[in-house]
Amino acid sequence: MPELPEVEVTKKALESALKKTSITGVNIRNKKLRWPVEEKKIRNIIHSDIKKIYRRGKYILISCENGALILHLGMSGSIGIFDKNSKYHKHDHVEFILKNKKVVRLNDPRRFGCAVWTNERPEEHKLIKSLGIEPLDEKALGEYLFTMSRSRKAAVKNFIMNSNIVVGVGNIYASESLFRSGINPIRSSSRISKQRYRKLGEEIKRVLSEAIEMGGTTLRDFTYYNEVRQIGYFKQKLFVYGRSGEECKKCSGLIKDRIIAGRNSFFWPKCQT
DNA sequence: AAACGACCCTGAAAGC
DNA sequence: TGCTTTCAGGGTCGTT
Repeated sequence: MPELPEVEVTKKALESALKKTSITGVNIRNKKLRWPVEEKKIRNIIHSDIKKIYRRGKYILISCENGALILHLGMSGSIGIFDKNSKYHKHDHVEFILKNKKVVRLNDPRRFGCAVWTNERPEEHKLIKSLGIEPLDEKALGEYLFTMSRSRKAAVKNFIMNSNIVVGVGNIYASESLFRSGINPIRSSSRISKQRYRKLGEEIKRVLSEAIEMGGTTLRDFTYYNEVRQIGYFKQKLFVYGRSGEECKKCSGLIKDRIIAGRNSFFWPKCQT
């Protein structure tokens, strides 16, 4: 569920929750996530000075004086902030107890997410170090994509979803940005002009920024903040994702879907060549 | 080096 | 209604 915008929104919530307070306890209720949650290591965060909370790709990094916590929401993860005594939800696996009597809970039904402690600089950690560029920080995203794509013949949709190339573009925003730039998702990434990549780069940035503004897309997932269910509204802005059989918003043709490299993909060939 | 499929897991939705 | 099947927003790993 969570792609870059959803993770960014989550990161901001976490940042405000941890501001002017500190973590006084850690509670691992289920350590079976993507990698075993190592409680002993994670307890390093207790009473530690939190220097910075930031996002790298779809990872949330909480960097402390003595190391860093690396969080990922996988396909179904969310983070909620609650009062200390509030009831657990099913699948609340990792809990941080705050000095201000609040708690931060990582909930993840499918358990594809992770909570990993590292003593290294987080940028050096193996989950982080080979990640590609941040699309929103890159001025010349299109030029970069063009250069990186020359030797690759996989479908352009897979190419932009490759987190070693560019981070944060998941299945929804890949389909959306390709529609917006008029590029057929099946087209080989090495056979697209620089000019078209410039357009694609701009549309990737635009769609991600707009989604962040609107609080993310949210299909089935949701997150909680102070007991209030937070929903993103970007779904209303989707041109193609999840709309197969419905009308194209540009030309009134019917949106198609097709599996590309194992992932469902949505597009309308007449508007995407 | 790059591309592909299998796999990790639960639950919502669709199918019967 | 209720049981079964299919599918889901991600990423890693092993194999071609």
